[in-house]
Amino acid sequence: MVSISSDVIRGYNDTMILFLLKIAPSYGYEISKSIRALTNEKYVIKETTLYSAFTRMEENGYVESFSQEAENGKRRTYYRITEKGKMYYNEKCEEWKLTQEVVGKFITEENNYKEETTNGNN
Amino acid sequence: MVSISSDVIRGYNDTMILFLLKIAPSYGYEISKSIRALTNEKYVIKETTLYSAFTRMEENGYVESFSQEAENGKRRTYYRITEKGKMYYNEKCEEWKLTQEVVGKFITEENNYKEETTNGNN
DNA sequence: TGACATATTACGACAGTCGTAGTATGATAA
DNA sequence: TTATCATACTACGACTGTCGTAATATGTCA
Repeated sequence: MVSISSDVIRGYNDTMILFLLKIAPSYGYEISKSIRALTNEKYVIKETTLYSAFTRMEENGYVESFSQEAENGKRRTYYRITEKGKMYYNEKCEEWKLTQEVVGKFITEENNYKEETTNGNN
Repeated sequence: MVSISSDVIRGYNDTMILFLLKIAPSYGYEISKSIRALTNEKYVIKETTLYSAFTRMEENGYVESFSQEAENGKRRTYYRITEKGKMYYNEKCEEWKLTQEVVGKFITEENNYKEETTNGNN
């Protein structure tokens, strides 16, 4: 069973979180569940990774936190995306396209086994 | 200008190197140039990253090194991919597909927000 | 009473990348 | 001659995002 290594995803956890915060402000536990749901359990973010991402992104000005009481009386720390965060998110989307292009050149497709024959030129 | 951050590529440097070693045994400097060329300078691997990847992959049994003299009399350390390395490479290709699928769910496509000079300057 | 989901924080280990620097050879240019 | 560049590689330590482990606390359901 193939699973996503943390090395691969490193640097894109922020992007995933920001994508969800663009829809609406949210908090740790909910973000975690949203990622699980959206990826059909294919990716489950670790709690510590998630909360340290919040801290880092707040320090960088990508998100802002605010405390709010839930119906059950529990206090939660919500996060909302900032303008800077939106810009950062857009940059990561661009970067992702480039990454796909670059890494794609080194990936072999099992099915359509495409062998580019180089006839000495190039 | 968008460029690929090291966090993104982390974990795929090995895959790129193995892809090239699958074609033919090679050595550091040549691999470096091949990556540059294949990506049209969009990705340039750092020397230290490259050589530490060789060391790590040899320890993991993904590559084997051998010393060989070049035409100019200089001695080079060549690396060739092992069977284990080939298997690892195939796994990474599978993983890459899954990663694209997962990360893709969090990426927003900007409509023709592409800024490209078509005037051939540059 | 206990298990479980919710909600968050603390702390240190790990590992891949990278900055910096150094070594050494051969070729080309001033 | 001297300098510079391309080639070819190694050493070492800093950085940073991820993760394992653990602790804390509340509400709900059985």
